[in-house]
Amino acid sequence: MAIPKNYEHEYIESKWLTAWNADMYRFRGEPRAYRFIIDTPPPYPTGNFHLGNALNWCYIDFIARYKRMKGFDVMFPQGWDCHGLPTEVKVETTYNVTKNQIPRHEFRGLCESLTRENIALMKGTMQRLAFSIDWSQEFVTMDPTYFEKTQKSFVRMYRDDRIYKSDHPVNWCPRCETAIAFAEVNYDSRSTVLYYIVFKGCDTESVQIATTRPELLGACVAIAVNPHDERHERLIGKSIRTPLYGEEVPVIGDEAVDPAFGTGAVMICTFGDKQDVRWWKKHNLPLKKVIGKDGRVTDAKYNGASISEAKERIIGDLLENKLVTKQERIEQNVGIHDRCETPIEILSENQWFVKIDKDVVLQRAAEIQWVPPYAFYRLKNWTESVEWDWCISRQRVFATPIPAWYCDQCGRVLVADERWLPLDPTEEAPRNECACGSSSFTPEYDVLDTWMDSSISALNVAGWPDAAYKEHFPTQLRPQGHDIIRTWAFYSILRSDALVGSKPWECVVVNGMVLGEDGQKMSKSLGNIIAPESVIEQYGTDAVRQWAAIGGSVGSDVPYNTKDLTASSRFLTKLWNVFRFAMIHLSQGVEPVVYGPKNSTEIWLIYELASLVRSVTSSMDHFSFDEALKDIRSFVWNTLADHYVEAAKGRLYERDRYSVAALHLALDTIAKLLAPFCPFFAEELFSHINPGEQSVHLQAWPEFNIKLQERIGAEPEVTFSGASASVVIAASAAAVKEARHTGELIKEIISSVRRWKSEQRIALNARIEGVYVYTDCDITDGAPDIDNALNAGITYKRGEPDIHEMVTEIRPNLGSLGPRFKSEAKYIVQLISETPAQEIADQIEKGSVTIGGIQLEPEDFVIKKERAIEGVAADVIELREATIIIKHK
RNA sequence: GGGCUCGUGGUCUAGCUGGUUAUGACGUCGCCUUGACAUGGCGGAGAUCGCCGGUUCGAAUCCGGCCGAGCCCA
Repeated sequence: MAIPKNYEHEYIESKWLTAWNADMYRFRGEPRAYRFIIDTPPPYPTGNFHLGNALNWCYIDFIARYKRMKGFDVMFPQGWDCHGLPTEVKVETTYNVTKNQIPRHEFRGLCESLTRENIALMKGTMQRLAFSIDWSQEFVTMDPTYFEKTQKSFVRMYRDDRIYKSDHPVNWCPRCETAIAFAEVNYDSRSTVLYYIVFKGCDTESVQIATTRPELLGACVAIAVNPHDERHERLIGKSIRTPLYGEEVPVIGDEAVDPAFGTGAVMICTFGDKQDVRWWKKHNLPLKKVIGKDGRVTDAKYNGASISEAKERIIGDLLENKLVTKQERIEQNVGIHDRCETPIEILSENQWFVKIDKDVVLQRAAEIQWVPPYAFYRLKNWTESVEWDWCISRQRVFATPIPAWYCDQCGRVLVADERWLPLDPTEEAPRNECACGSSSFTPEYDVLDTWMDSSISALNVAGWPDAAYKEHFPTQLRPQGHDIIRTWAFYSILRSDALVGSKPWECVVVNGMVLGEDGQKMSKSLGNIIAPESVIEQYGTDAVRQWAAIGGSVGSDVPYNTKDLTASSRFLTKLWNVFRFAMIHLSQGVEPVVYGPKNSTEIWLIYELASLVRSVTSSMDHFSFDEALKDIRSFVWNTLADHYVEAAKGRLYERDRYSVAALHLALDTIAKLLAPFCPFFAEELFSHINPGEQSVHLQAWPEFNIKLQERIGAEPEVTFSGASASVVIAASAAAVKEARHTGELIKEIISSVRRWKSEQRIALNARIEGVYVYTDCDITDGAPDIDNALNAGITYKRGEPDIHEMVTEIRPNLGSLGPRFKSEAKYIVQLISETPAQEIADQIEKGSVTIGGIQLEPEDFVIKKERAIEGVAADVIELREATIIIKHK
């Protein structure tokens, strides 16, 4: 078979995409198999599977493919977290309607079809990236089969008193006109004006307060000052009249007031910020609403004005009355809605809440292995800062309906029976009548927070609520980004505990973010977004996947960079060439062999290979994909290509079956180790070297069983026919040790003389004569390899060459002196430096050294010698166990 | 203000259970077509390991402080 000269990623990748069978990745659900279930993130179907997603999914796929090869029954499902505002907005702009202008189910239908289109787009990219997803396990949260589970979880948690409905301050987005949870609030530093306003006292003098939100004047319910603030302490307990409104409010003392900010006196409004809520609760203050759900003012004075209009008008009125004494521009962090960036308001509304028990969440979180560990601290930090329960009701349409109604007669809430689900209360009436006997109901129009859907993904993939889920729960792995620790991870742990009393996963692997080539966060506004498709087109999927693996340790941010992609495709080119070279020899057949003590070069290679397998396996077990891939690359490039192939080339051309088998074993192992990272290349390589075998992705992960047999000529127990990973060496352990040693020496001799040739500007294939190798190791078996690789006439000799030896330098060995002499080591080092090197060398020769009356051992010194040749001019290359002399012509 | 990362040649990075000359890659400079590979081979230059202090015979590594960058949260 003719193998193309260049590796054409486009051709090879598309070839295998068509050839592969989706069943390869099917979760078998075999009862006794070792299961490995992945709670894959269900992404939001934006229609664009970006590079950040790609990084996360590459990690998942490395793990999934590795675990499968290790013999696990892997479930790699894929879901889609459909519900949410961006789709609603997209539909509204596309069809030029608002969600309230058309019937709910019709609006929902438009959202659903847009979502399906987007899913198809993203799925295409994911398939092109060769993720070994089991698509038979796909789930779509907007489908009734899924949201039935969401509703069931709601009903059960309501029944267990973990969900309640009540009036409580909530974060409110006036643009989206919906409540949101704290997890959806971001903070942004914005420039604003701090106004100093005079409040007249009722029964005392006036006071100036400082506020950035004069529009909330009508909601002012108290003035707070720090009790230790001498300027204001006498006001505590007195009453103050609010300007313009003329309401009488008390002055209270509270430690939380910062005397250094503004005037040291603040107005407490219902509600300007989270701190107002704390004070409102602590001091039992009344509630005054001035902001409506649409973000417009509701009080009599400025009714209907937007917040900014109201602010302007109030300041105007205050200025007219000369009640504003100072205006100061300041930077302030304001809470904004993470989806639309509109500043949020805190309104008191009747909403549904999930109770948060911080201790339970933390306890469950501590049972989970977090990779890297910092992810746990982030969750802990977030959990400890939680102050309110989780608001789960949203005033939207495209979301899971809350299965509840309100009795028109008595006002009771009727939550659906589990058996009625799935349902939409706006379209269906309850099947029971109310406890009061009435059967006239008003449906709940509110819907659930989308995190209510996705926070049961682990339960869903395990099969919940069918009792069989227990077989699969907790799942083994949650892979996710660090940006959603406070949401997805937090909510999932909370819900899993509430619903089934268990942690959702054994291990969480957190990925970092993908940065642009400039090191900045990848974002549309910075214009540094890279589409995965364009990278795939240029470099191929296998290169993109290598970039993901090698870009950094799991959890650290990975910048997109062309350098890594170039290096990745270069590596594939190099391996392609090694493979092409190998096929010249392998295509003529690989015979099973039993190695004997004389196959030193092969034995050396086999042990190098075994050590590679060991380190790659350990790296994979620790999710150190960068380490694993680096080790594979360096083995291919250095050990295999530069050292082994160069040494064995001559024998390969002579069809030496030992070297052919070793080369085959090496490539077979490389194909398998590389399979999780470069599924296409590995498959192509594997298919050529093991014709007729099934896919590399169905092979067992290499495991080296090197069997030593004393009896020479014994038949190999297993051959190198692809599926096997056992190597038989007919030699004693001592002989094998000796052979490895010799193999290492052969490698060193070849590379050092090649280097010498290069330095002497002698063509590498030019014949050289007059090379003498002095060594006490028996390398006669390797001699032909060396002669051939170097094209040299070499004379091998035992013992030391007859040349003059001179000690040029003796240095103290601190590694040995330090522990023994502690603080005196310095003094001894001084002594050694003052003693002539030759004098110490002579003493070392005799076995013991005494300097300044102190007894030292030979190992206390590091000796550097140089050899000068008398008579014949020659170059000397010193190796650890050999000396090479090359006579000048 | 709190939490978490991280500061190592021009750039990115390994080492960080303390041991003399600090790893590799990219870039750069020089030399070389060798029966798979010039997307290759060989070599050179380039780092006071952010700063200060402490522990120690010895610190890139351990401890404290400072400075700087990033992320998360208030």
